[in-house]
Amino acid sequence: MLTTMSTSLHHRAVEHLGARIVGGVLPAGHVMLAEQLEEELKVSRSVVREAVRVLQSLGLVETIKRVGIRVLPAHRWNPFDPLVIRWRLAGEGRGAQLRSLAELRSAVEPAAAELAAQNAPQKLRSELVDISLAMRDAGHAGDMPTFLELDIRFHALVLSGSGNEMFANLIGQVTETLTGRTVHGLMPAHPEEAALQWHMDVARAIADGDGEKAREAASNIMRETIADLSPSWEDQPRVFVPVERK
Amino acid sequence: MLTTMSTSLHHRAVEHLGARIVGGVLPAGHVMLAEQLEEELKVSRSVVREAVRVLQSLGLVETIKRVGIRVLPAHRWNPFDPLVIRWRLAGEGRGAQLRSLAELRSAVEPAAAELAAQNAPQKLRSELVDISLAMRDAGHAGDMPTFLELDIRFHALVLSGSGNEMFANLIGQVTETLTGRTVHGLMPAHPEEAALQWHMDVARAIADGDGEKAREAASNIMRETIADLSPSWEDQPRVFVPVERK
DNA sequence: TGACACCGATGTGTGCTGACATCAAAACTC
DNA sequence: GAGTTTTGATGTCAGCACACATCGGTGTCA
Repeated sequence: MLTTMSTSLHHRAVEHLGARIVGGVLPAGHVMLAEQLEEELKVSRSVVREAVRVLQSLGLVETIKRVGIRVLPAHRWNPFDPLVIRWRLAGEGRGAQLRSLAELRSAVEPAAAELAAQNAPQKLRSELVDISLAMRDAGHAGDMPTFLELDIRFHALVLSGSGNEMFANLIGQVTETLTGRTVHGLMPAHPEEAALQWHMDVARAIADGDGEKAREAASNIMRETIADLSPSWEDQPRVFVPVERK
Repeated sequence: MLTTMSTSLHHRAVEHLGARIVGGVLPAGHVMLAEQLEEELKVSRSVVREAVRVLQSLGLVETIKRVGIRVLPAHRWNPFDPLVIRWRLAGEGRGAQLRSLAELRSAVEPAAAELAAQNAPQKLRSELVDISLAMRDAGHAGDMPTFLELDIRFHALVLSGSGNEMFANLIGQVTETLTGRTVHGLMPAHPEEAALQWHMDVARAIADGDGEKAREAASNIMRETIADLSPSWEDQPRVFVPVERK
């Protein structure tokens, strides 16, 4: 009936609903009917049902017989799912999401650096040293695009080198944070000299297998990162997830 | 046509396929056809398609026109999804999964304790102190079931009290780790006196708003936990996720 | 007369099916 | 070998039957 389109109907439906739920347009408790969604999205039941099933697996909605499709409260969402994170970053939850990610990075990256010093393959260690030196040069030259690119790869290598697949999976989120910092002008024109040194320290320590030192240097980087980013989530209220008693 | 059943067909299909993929029965690159899955699971196209869509959102499979449904390599799976974690814990990836979770906990819990000391609501702080005392009593009495229950609630409260929803979301995984430790006999008959003291230290420090001290004490707990659990993942090879160049 | 239990109507999610559209791999033609 | 056609898989649609939670009416008993 319709002509060709770039993204599939399924993808569009998931995107449409997910963004509106996470974005706060559809509040928790809001009930939708499958039939109503068909009309709204101009798609058939299969598409709606498959999309709802995906959103259900993300914890965004639940389906109840005789009631409909109900939007779940935010604390039921899977905060580690890339889709949920993307929707939150695009909507009003942006500040809180950035803070969560920054705090997670602060916890994980030092641990990852320590593990990388113990476990990373040799090739990765030497590349890390090279990149830290290139970051210093790009930083001194004020070449921020190159610096950003190197920075992203640096942190990705540390996470990957930990040999922990959960840490490695955070690469995407870290990339988001790093690009966001530059895009939103929370980055100084020239990187701090200390930050450049800390990156070199991390690389050196990992190359030398000195886990303790790698963790320390990574902690320094994260402290500085938090300091740079914190203005973007000022006054964001914290949410305390209830602990359900069993 | 069919009679009633306890779990939905959709749920069964997701479970069946997910467990077999994560469990390694269906290796990466293996291609299935939707029609073939209908026969295998004795369900209709709708059920198969909705299940495949969910698995797709977990990164377990991809669908390619003219080819079929292809199993993706493990590094594409979402390692934070509760379903994936459960399947890994049930299958041959159990050791590696436990190590990943333990390392993640080691990184996150000290950070969560520090944040809780800064942000947690008063009520949560005092409950934490109460629980740490009850843990000491149960520990001295050798009442391990009660101790486990209190231990779980203790760590859940710390994660929740951090006010970081990503940390709070790890409650389920931590619970899994704690119960696993007792069930698999990796727990001493009486908890170590030092461990009991550390739990009280964490609670006290959070109650006093001393983030530094809370982090330190939580680190001690995690060091001990790792020492207790590490036998269960000895000789598990580490996997280094490739960092794709953009 | 009023309170309560029962029970059937109703509507909505669940599941099944046949048909057609779409698109990319593979086979074919020149 | 390049371009075209065929083919076979997923994508999408629409209609139907069924299970079942909810609601409201009806009957019974106090």
